[in-house]
Amino acid sequence: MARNLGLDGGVDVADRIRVEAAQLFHHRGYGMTAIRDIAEAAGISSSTMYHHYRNKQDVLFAISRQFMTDFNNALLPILSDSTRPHQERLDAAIKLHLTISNERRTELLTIRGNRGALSLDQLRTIVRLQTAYQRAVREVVAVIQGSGPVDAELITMALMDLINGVCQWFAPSGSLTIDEIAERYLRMARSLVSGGVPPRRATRMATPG
Amino acid sequence: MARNLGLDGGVDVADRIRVEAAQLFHHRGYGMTAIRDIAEAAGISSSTMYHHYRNKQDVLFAISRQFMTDFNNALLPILSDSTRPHQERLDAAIKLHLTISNERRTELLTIRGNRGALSLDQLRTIVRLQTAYQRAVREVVAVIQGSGPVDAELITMALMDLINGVCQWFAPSGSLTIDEIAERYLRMARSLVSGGVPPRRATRMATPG
DNA sequence: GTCTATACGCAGATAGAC
DNA sequence: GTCTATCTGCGTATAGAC
Repeated sequence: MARNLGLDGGVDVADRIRVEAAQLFHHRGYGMTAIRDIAEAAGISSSTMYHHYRNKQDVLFAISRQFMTDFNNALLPILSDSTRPHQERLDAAIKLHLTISNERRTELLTIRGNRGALSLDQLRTIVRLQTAYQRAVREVVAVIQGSGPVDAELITMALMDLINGVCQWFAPSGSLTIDEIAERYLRMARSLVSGGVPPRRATRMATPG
Repeated sequence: MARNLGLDGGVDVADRIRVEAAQLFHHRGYGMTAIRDIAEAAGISSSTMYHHYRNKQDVLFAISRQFMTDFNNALLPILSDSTRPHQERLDAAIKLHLTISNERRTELLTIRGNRGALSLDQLRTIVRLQTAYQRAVREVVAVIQGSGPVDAELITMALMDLINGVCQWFAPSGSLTIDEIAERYLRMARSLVSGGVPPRRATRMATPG
């Protein structure tokens, strides 16, 4: 209840530090961002930062864990929702994955670009979260195209790369909105999943009609 | 002829600096790599570095430009080789793209991860080189699936993301070699290109037989 | 919880001998 | 072209008042 819900966006100091740090880490890189820069951007003195985070590395870790946790909380339920067919789950996941990546682009790119600045322990935590998501995707992919584990793994990686790529080049000023891109990517993802499996037999025979 | 072609790998000092710097930039990030670290890794004193490069940023730029130039020199001729059908050109380009990305993984990841540390002028140069490649790919893609420029653009971006993703997770110790992965990725790339175009009409009718 | 002041090392970069 | 020595500022982090 001590949260400031005023014009600054309704965030407390620790939140504001994370938001500003993510911006700076993303644009300048972790190593080229000084704690003083973060403090200034957050409107506090540099020493105040140390009352909210142990050090600069801890800020990066907080940004990373926060995003990954939010992401998994949103996506894992969709992928394991046994009331829906698998293709529908995957479609919904891809759509939401693209949406979140776009909405929280700065955080995501910060994490991706500055992984190497985390301690091994911190990195393990982040990787664990990411692995949980990829495993969930892989299970759905495996059911959809019914291939062996190696192919499902490879196709999942390909799918992740495809989807994760978008937020690296997407510009709202471009000729397509994020929703239009999502629509086309859903189609590409489907053909990628069906095209990734070795042609033992014609796959399209599986759904007659 | 002043080049040392001995056991150190046949490289002169400037080359060695680039190689070692790429390693360090990749693993620690540009901002967290000290010039003294690079010098030590290259077996020289830190001040000697300044006789070969203007400053740290210049080293990063040299790494980036060298790679991009080599890459384009290898790939542009393939994509514009009018003696071969377009699908064959694209297949060959994808294959070589994957091979080079694997062979020169460190440099590539260094460039990708530390773009933000370049000056605007330097960045422009690198982006120009990258754009030249993407334009060449897009032209081939456009011919193959005969769609409008917007779709060709989007499919090209998807294709780039797909292929570029591999070197981020590929580990030689994994269950597939880079060639086995390339084989499967060629197949995925083909279905991605054909699946990316909106279903105005059945695309497969274009090549009867 | 926030500030001012400050410790202290390490960074990039240069001077000048050989 | 390479070195040793050095300058100077900026980096992280802490002390201690309010």
